Amino acid sequence: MNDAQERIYAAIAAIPPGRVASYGAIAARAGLPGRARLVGRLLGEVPEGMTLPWFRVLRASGEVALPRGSRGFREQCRLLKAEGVEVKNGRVPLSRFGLDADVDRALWGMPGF
DNA sequence: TACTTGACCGTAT
DNA sequence: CATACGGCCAAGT
Repeated sequence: MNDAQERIYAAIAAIPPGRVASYGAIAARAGLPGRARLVGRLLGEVPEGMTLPWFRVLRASGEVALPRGSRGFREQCRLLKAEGVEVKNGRVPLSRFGLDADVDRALWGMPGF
């Protein structure tokens, strides 16, 4: 297991419950900007026995990356909803559940949003 | 070695 | 909203 791999898994493990992050954000947090694809690839080969909140990782658009109707897709939606994340039509509003949603709202958010 | 794939992204049109 | 394009790059053929 190489360094990049460990850092990415660590970044994913650090996503707080009830929040979500995009592949690109994870890559950036792992010190690997521009390498979103690597994140996606690694999620497909998570070591046996390792538990990871993989379901908290979404596309930059807020959509679930897995194919609609697949088992993984349903499972991801279920797990997210189970911890209070709003998933509508396979999509999550990053403006409210994204990692930096709080900061954004504090700095630029308008009252009532 | 060469070419293709893919749980991706940001910008532009 | 949808297409296109270039960037990214480990694995698989």
